[in-house]
Amino acid sequence: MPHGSILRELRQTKPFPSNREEAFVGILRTADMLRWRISEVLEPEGITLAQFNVLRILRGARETGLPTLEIGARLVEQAPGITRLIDRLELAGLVRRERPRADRRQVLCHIEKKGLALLSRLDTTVPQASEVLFAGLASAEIDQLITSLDAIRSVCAARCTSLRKQ
Amino acid sequence: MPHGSILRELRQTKPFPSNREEAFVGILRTADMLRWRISEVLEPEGITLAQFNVLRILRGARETGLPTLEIGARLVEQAPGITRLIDRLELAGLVRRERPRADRRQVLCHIEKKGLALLSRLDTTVPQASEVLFAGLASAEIDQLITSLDAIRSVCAARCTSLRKQ
DNA sequence: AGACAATAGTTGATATGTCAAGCAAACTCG
DNA sequence: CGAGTTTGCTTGACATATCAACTATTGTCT
Repeated sequence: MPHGSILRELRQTKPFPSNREEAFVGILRTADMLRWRISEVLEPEGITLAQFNVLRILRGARETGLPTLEIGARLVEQAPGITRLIDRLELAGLVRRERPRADRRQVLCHIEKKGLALLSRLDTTVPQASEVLFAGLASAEIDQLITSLDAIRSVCAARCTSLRKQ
Repeated sequence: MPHGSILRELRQTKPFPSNREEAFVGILRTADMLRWRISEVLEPEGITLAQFNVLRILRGARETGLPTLEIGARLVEQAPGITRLIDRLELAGLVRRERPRADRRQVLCHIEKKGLALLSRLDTTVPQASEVLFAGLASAEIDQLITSLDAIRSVCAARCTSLRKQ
């Protein structure tokens, strides 16, 4: 069966002018669905995907903590509104902020016990969800997928970096 | 070279627990970059990616026009705020709305000459951009990518449809 | 030391997305 | 026919994203 399921999904009849464009749309559409599915899992805990990612990043730096903008740089998806995102996490008691003496410009963020507890509740359900979603693909196929996406991002990054940092 | 570029990009050290999770993150991250790159191309025309997609959908139905919610259903990414999105397009003179006599509940949307002109200005630059971004991949690799993404979405859709329509 | 720039983050204005409730036209069925 | 339901869309309230200024601290250069 040739691919073409996107055409059906979008109820279009014209074929894509090139497979690059089809892949382009396919990536956006798949990401949207994945984001949607994972949000379903996160909803009971009352956090968004971006907040979840921030918490996981902070868990990875539990002892030292991380400055605000460093968190932003590590986020999967860009988040210029990182300050206010962390405002909400702090308000919810999941995160703590502190201004270190060494460099008083920066603000170190630490995950709180409450945040760790929340993450540990998700540690089984989130991987479970991605297991299910990728069930239709063989392991080698997933590896190939990862490699292809990496290649796209490396081209993209080469043309982006100069602009991203201004 | 084994994949692992995401780890570098996110400045993480721990490997992903499974390649499914790595693929998951890879898709979200790649989609974010693509969205960012394409927005750059659209910016000079003053429209967003969602608005661009709506215009293209309406161009595909030039003669008949389309009811508002039908446009929403065809969008690449979900857009519940379709009404206000079209409000802005109408305000910009790119789209026209009309309430047909046959079924006066629905609102038919048509693309205006100004909208068609805008799209035609993008008809070369947008495909060019995706050409560049996928330059690192062989055509067969792109086909494989499309197939894999289709497979993910088909699993996802099977579990989503029931919820999407409530 | 003092001027200037760079860094780290915050804030405000504005745009956009999201959710639930609401309204009116059309359908359904006793 | 007419009460109740469904469909198609809009609206309001609120959350979040985006962009451009702005503050405070530190680093750099003469």
